[in-house]
Amino acid sequence: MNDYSKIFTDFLLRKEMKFTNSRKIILDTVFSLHDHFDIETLYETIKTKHNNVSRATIYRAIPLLIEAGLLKKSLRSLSKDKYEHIFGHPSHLHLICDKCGKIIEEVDKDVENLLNKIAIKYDFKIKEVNVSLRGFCSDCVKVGSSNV
Amino acid sequence: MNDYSKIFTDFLLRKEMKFTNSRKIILDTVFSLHDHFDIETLYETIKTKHNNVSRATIYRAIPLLIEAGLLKKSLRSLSKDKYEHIFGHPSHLHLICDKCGKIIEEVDKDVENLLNKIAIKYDFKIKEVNVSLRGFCSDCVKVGSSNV
DNA sequence: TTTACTAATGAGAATCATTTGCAACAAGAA
DNA sequence: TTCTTGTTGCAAATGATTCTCATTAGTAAA
Repeated sequence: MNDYSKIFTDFLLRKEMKFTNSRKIILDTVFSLHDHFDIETLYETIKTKHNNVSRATIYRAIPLLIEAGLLKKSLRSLSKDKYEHIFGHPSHLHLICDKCGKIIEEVDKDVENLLNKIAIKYDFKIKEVNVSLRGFCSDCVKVGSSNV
Repeated sequence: MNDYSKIFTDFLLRKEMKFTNSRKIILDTVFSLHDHFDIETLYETIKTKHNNVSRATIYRAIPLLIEAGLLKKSLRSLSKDKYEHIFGHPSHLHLICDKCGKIIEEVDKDVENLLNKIAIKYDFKIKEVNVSLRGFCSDCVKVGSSNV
């Protein structure tokens, strides 16, 4: 059993929940997707592999994966929440191009440290950090961004 | 005419759009709300003052206010976008309590500078910055956050 | 000021992601 | 096997946001 399966089964055990086949399929598929994905993509990917898991079950599994520390709601684009799995991924911030949709990831320990300090100042327990810069990427800014 | 009305009328003029009564009411109400607000709150606030502006008109005005640089979509909580007007407000980050919904604001120039540097590194033109820490505030962390 | 043109509005229907209710199901305990 | 309880799939419900379209209201010209 791989690392993330172990984390998830332990988590479920603690919650007295079952590591069902549907949950296994969802977990494996989540970790097979290496980009930010939305629920519909996850659903379609599962369906393509001849598995059958309903959307409802997926929607119900997502909060579990998040609570288990395996998944993160990373950003929202085009009215959809996008997720990404966490697997030794360092936390990172996103530069999101509003024109072409490109997403650039950047790891910056300094930002991270500063944010942690702020949390400590307020006695705030961080569960999730989201940093995103929206605007135009180098390609799109050339084209002209005056009246989007 | 106050500052924000001037900015908005200039903006509308440039776009060859009209400074109608509905838009005036929306603008004034947006600037009367000094917290983060969602569309429903804005709608109810307008209705309470015996004005009548439909939800559709509000939804149509919001992107204009944003484009005019007067309003910012600042965060998303409980599946609703929350907005805040910009009126000499320095940019700031949010600490959002997932338990009680409290929102703490913090201004931090160091974070801001670091993010600007990252944008420069990628030749990225920032239109909007969003930094939010989600978790539990000092009050809620005491109560126990193990199984939310 | 009246006319005429067009953008803007209001009301409700439509959309679309997400959630929920419920009957059928499955896995483990007794 | 039978009982218990959590899980699932389906379809209906929800809720924020967008769209349609008939009507209204600014505004420029007459």
